[in-house]
Amino acid sequence: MAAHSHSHGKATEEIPSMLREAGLKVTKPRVALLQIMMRDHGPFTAEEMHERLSKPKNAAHCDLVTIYRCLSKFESLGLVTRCDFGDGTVRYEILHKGHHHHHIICRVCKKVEPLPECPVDDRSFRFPKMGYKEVIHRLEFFGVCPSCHAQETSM
Amino acid sequence: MAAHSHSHGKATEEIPSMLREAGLKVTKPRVALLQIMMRDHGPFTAEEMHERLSKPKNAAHCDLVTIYRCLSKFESLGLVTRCDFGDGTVRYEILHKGHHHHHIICRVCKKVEPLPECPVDDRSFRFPKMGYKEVIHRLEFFGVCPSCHAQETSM
DNA sequence: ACAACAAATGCAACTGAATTGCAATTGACT
DNA sequence: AGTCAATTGCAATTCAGTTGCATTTGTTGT
Repeated sequence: MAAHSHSHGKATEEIPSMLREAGLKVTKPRVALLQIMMRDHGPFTAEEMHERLSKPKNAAHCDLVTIYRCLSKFESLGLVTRCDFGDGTVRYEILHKGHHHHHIICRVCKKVEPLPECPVDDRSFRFPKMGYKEVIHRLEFFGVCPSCHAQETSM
Repeated sequence: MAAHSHSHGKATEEIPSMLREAGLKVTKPRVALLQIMMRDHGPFTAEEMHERLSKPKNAAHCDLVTIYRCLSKFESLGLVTRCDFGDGTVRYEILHKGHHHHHIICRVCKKVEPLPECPVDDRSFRFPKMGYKEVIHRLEFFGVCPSCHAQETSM
């Protein structure tokens, strides 16, 4: 019991204070959403998180609308980041400050993996010359992951 | 008249043969769509192209559904490429074979400019190590363009 | 602990881009 | 010209996401 409450102890303190620092009320849905994203990485769609919170036992169940509203608030406050893989639905991921990264998505099984480094430098790449300011970028890779590739060639 | 028909001569031959080579019937909407994208670059949304084709004089007016269908067919045949800037609507652009490029979008006025070079190499960037095959990428930049930036600072 | 008030939530209705079913039309071959 | 598959138009539908509004809940001051 002590070990169990300890393993959650950090999280149960960390998430509420994250919310308070951001100037948000500490509510069950918000804590639950941040917990999902912090524990299981993601990125996740609003639907996916809603499904998780709708599983039988889950006391943090809430309306899908609430999830949309929480996530867009989180995003505007810099707690999470929006990932758009061009499949018609947006995903969200915890934003660790200063840690900018991209993803590779398997075209076959849709698995998403983070990439350890970013190959693009917003400062140097032509933009001073073109006169653009405050440049950021979005970058995603799409490919066929090792296990899907193995299956394809064996057929 | 000779000069005029010359300036269009190439296009009126080029587009139908493009379609025939792709195995598509040559229809008014298809020719008109390719014409828009070839002449005015874009990228354009289906709505934007529909508006253009709906202007009074235009004989090539067609239903918006037709535009969606044409564009997705064009895309699957490699005639055009889909651009997703994450604003909830997809844009299309003529795909000049082997010419891969990206865009920078002004956050303020939404202007889209092509970038002359691509800073990402799908072959070298980590993927051999990770075991992914057939890797491609999508990359967009967002910033504040020179003229919007000038207006912001003067206020 | 309690009152008060803004913030957050749930539900229902709505929006906007894109898709689908189906009947009518049209382009490409003979 | 005649045939047939491909294409188009129209209406209805889907799906992600948003909005309005009444109700509930968390926080703050007493």
